[in-house]
Amino acid sequence: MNNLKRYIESLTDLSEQGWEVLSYCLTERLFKKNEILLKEGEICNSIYFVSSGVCRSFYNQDGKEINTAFYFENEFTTNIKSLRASTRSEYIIKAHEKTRAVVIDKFKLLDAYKQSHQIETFGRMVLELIVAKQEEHSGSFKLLTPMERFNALVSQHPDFLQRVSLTQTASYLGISRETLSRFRAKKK
Amino acid sequence: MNNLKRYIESLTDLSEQGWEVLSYCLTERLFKKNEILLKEGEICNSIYFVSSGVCRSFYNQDGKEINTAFYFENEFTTNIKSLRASTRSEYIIKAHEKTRAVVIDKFKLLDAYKQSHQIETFGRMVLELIVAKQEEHSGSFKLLTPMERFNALVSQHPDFLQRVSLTQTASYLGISRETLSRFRAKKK
DNA sequence: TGAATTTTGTGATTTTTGACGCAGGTTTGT
DNA sequence: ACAAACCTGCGTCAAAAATCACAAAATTCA
Repeated sequence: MNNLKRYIESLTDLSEQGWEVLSYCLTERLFKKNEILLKEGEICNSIYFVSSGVCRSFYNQDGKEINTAFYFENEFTTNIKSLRASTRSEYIIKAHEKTRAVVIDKFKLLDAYKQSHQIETFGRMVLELIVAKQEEHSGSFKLLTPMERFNALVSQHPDFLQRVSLTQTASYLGISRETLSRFRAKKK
Repeated sequence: MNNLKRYIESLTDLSEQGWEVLSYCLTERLFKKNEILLKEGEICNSIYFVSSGVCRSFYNQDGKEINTAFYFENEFTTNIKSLRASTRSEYIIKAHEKTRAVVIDKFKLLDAYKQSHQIETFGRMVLELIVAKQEEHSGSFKLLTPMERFNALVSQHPDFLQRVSLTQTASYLGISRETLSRFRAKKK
């Protein structure tokens, strides 16, 4: 919980009252490795803040899992599309390691928005962070070759490969496991 | 202007007062074909609502233009990263046809947020629309083959190819001009 | 309108990446 | 501790796409 509080404070002003109002929307939860935060087909009613651990979001394409993102400590994850329109989620969010997360309840949060301008600002900020992350990843597909994409990932996230297997990383980068293996071999 | 008002009303509640407050943030502008909305290196201080026409956003990679998105009627465009952090924009937004746009001033909007909860909700909504659009395009790179990507585009946006040249479309889809030309030939 | 520029179509060639199979190593769970 | 599942590396092969080259068509603009 304190993790989240500190994190918010580093980004935007939040008074004690603001925090108190926000607190009503929050629950802390522990997820075991491979436990599911959001099922496929489920309506997403929460935003998750990863306090510790890693989560993974992925599509299930007839048995094949295609990773769309990894969320490490101090990152927010949710399915915006499902969250805002109350539609069924097309993808899954799962704990990739044992994960501690703060669950932000959507309905309580919408109420809190009405009570506090600061919280509404916080809500916008979370969205902005999600957009920025996505924009970056999305851009990398057009601007960079697969190999450059891989290099960019390791230079920005040196611990990524320590925590995420080659196979999973390949799926995230949109290339085959073998191709990634070759890049890494060549690199040295 | 009325275009925007109707569009907002179709998505969220907006009282007459709310609209009045929002109006102070708005300016209508006409852009000639190829006129620039946001320069590279410039700090983005506006959100644009395209009333008519099309805009294109792209990176300039040593002379080569790489398209990241096209914005048609009733779509919002901006550079979120630059907008929120006041950093220099890494990409360019340009009118791809003669375009009529409503310019939403960032600073006035931030003020308006404080005055009206409805406007803050509107701000969140704009962000959500931008995320959803990006998420979709981004996902298409991992989930679909280039050819499927092309087919998805024409089925979702039948008029895309009428308004955007093959070369520009290819850059948007992240494939070479020649490959796209072949896909199209094969298709029908 | 007519020249210049940009866009498009197609063929030949090369490069890149994916698919498959298999063997050895590591991790997981009971 | 042991079996099962999973991950990794390496080879060959095939498929997909990029690149190059050039001609034809369309668009722009003075």
